[in-house]
Amino acid sequence: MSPRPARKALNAYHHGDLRDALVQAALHEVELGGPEAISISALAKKLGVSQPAPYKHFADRETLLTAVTAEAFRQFSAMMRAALEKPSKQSKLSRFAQLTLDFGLRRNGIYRLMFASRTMACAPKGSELHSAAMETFELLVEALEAPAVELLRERSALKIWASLHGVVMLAEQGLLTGQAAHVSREELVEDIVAETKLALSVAIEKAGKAGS
Amino acid sequence: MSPRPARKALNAYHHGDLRDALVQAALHEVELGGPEAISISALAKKLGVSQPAPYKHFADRETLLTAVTAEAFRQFSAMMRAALEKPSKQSKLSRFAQLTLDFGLRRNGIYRLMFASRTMACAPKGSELHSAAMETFELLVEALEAPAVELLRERSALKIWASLHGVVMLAEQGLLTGQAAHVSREELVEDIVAETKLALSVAIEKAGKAGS
DNA sequence: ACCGCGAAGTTATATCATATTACATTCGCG
DNA sequence: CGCGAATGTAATATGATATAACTTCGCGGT
Repeated sequence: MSPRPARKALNAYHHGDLRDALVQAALHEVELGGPEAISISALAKKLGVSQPAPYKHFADRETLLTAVTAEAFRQFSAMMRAALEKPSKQSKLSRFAQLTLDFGLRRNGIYRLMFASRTMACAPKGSELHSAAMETFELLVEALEAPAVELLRERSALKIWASLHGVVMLAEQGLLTGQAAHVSREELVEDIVAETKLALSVAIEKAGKAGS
Repeated sequence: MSPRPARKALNAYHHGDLRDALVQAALHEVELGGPEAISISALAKKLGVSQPAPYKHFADRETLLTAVTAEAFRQFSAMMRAALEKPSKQSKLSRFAQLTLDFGLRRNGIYRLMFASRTMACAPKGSELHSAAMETFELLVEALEAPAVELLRERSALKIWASLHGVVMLAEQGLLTGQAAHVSREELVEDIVAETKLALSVAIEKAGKAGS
């Protein structure tokens, strides 16, 4: 998967690449049980090292969580970038939206770690984590494929970004399967995408008139 | 606040209304530190009872969390209902949106418990929790104040509901304060509201033409 | 009036996770 | 080669969840 710059296992005593192994194993745990499922000691046991070994690489649980979250953003970005590169009949924006929904439901534990945990709320502006998150957002702005002025693009991106998060969260909570179950999730997303595109083009036209 | 059927404190030995006191105290904790801040033993100490006492009322931590979440939904609904009742220059939908944003940011710990925790994801359909959540959603559908057919109203409600969640989450994570800081959160919300109203009226008109 | 059952609390204890301290091993560099 | 830094281990303190066995007290039936 991810190309680890790992020095290989050196011997029985030293693991060789415990830090990265911890992040990957944690990511695997989070996928099923969400952020609260991560246990330092459980990870240590699974990797065959002593319980306090992880503390040589991460000061505490929070620090590990932060690193795992950053890695999750990088994996998400890589997945999305690869998907958007190859040609398709659908628009990039549409694919971005559907893939986000898919990711949010299939790998909901990771999604919650990325977008609904305290970890993110505490990330300082210049941090590795914050940067990774911003880069993901940039992908969306690109996916808009509109020649709009910067502010308009970002505003549109924010709106669709927000809507997608909401749909994922509500779907996960079974609040989308109420009386409105007739509307499939995919349909709802396409609806949002179409509305966004329309609103953006209208805004661009208006801005053009005002400018000329 | 909520009309407790509480028997009053009986004596030094029996607390008298420990169950409700636990929920309220937990709600207070959650407000600051989010769901993970709830500690059974800390609550017990704060309320002056022994550490295992809470287990007489809640089987485990999860069960307590579920009850707290349900109470949070009830309080949210009550607050919103009261706010929507009194007359205002702004539309109900607009007030609903702004109040939701306000609640989501001011009382973010509780908001996360309600909309971004595993607790909700595990709520069975007929449960007290699920019902409380659905009732809140109904408030939004009412706030739309549109004579649309059921399906259209719900679809619009879902979209705005989703958007609001997204804005709250992104704002909390500092992902809204990027380059697009020019756009205030309130402005963004008004934008979403306006777009929703427009889209709904267009859809209604279209449906009307098709129907006649 | 009383008695006994069940609800609600208590103490004691098992288990497990986080985190720290002091010590051991190995890598890698001069 | 040998020493220091990095990395791992063992031992331990702290604190939380949860269970078991016992205690206290309100209350309802006779």
